[in-house]
Amino acid sequence: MLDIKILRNNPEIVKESLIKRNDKFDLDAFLALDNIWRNKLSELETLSARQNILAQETQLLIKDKKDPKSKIEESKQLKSQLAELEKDFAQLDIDYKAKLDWLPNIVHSSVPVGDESKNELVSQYGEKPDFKFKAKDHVTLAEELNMVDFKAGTKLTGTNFVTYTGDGATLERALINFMLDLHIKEHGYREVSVPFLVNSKTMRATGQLPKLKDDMYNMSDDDFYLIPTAEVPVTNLKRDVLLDESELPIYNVCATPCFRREAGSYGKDTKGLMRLHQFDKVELVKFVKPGTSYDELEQLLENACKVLELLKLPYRVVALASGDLSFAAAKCYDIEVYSPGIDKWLEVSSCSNFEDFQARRGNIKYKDSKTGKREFVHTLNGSGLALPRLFTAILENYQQEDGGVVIPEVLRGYFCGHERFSR
RNA sequence: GGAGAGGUUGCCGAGCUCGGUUUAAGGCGCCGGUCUCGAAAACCGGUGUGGGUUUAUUCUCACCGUGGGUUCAAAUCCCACCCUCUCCGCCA
Repeated sequence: MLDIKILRNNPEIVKESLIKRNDKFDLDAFLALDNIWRNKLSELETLSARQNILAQETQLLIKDKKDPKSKIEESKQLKSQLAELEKDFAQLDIDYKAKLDWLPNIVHSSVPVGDESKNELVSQYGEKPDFKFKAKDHVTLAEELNMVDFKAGTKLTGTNFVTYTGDGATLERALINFMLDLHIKEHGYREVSVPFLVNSKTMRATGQLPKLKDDMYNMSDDDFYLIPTAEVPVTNLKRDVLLDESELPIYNVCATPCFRREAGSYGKDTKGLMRLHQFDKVELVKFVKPGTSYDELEQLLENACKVLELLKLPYRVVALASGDLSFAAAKCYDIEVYSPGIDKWLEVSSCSNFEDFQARRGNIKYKDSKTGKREFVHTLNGSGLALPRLFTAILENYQQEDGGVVIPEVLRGYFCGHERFSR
């Protein structure tokens, strides 16, 4: 949610941002609606004020043992008038708020303008492996090493669900623990463990609703949704909370499964582990003071990159162009790990600054000691990292000519010191 | 799932029986002041949130878990729902 005052006073800023995003939100129509909304509101409030006065006057007349009949008559008339007006306004208000819900965040000035093709390479780390043999893809490797049972997932649930088996299951768990430990011990994050089902109010605060409704699994009987990312429950931990300034910044880390319907993406990069309906992810979430959020974003990005550096995997960082930004983000970096078997850069993290967009929706504030006022915090999050593609990159980067896979050094502690996955 | 108790403006907490000087008491916290070398304590004063309006002062509306209802008037009465706690049942 944007500050409505920005829309009213500086609509050109919002318009420019919408153009950058290639978003078709009709701002002029909304501002016209806003005008109507405000007029109706003051009309309603004028009558309410009169009604309040009449009630007071009635009370005084009764107290003085005088006849309040004429006041009561006027009030009764006003009441029916008010009821009608209230009904109209309630409908208008619903439309108004619903429209506002569809307005995306303002693009930060540092974001490259354009569609996906304008994404900018920010940095690159490591070298692509130089194999003296033909590299296999992760599907082949995982099946040969009995680390993933692709068919079992399909049998149990449906397409694009997988089952990790043996060393595969252990590798998943090892990666989760490795990343959690890193962020907790080295980067100062506090771990939280949250529900995987959340209600619609929670989904709305972080911006998944209304826009991404069709991308989520919904338990219609209970107004519950399966979380598409830990960002949702973790950010909402502070929903409707007035934070103490001394608590900030708050850094949270959380490992959860993520559930995504991926509606409409069938056939697109769906081979193997590339696009699953359920996958695990370690998520970093920050609540910070407004002035610091862009420095915090850079740090968050570094924290996520550290995982790949310790795993000795080649990666690059891309600054997303305005047209590629998600609904709630003002700025976002993607981290892409290189995977030689399929010869692709795989997105394993998106690190975003939402500024006060989510904080407004979720009413997350702190009392600022300088201004003495309640201010919205800024929220940020980034994957640190998503599992399946990381799993993929490990198999494909660490594969050997004999079909085995060397276990990255930093993970060997989770495998009793073993150095390889082999057949 | 059943029974009982409860949800009040940052926090605690009164008010609900009997609807109307409650624009929600009081305390804590916070801000300012007196005192002090400084601080603490004490004392004095101020201090809810959100919306609309206004250059500003102002004025005004809404908010006592949520949504309805009764009434000239609802924190207070009625209905439904949500949540919390205690006990019982069931259960990993």
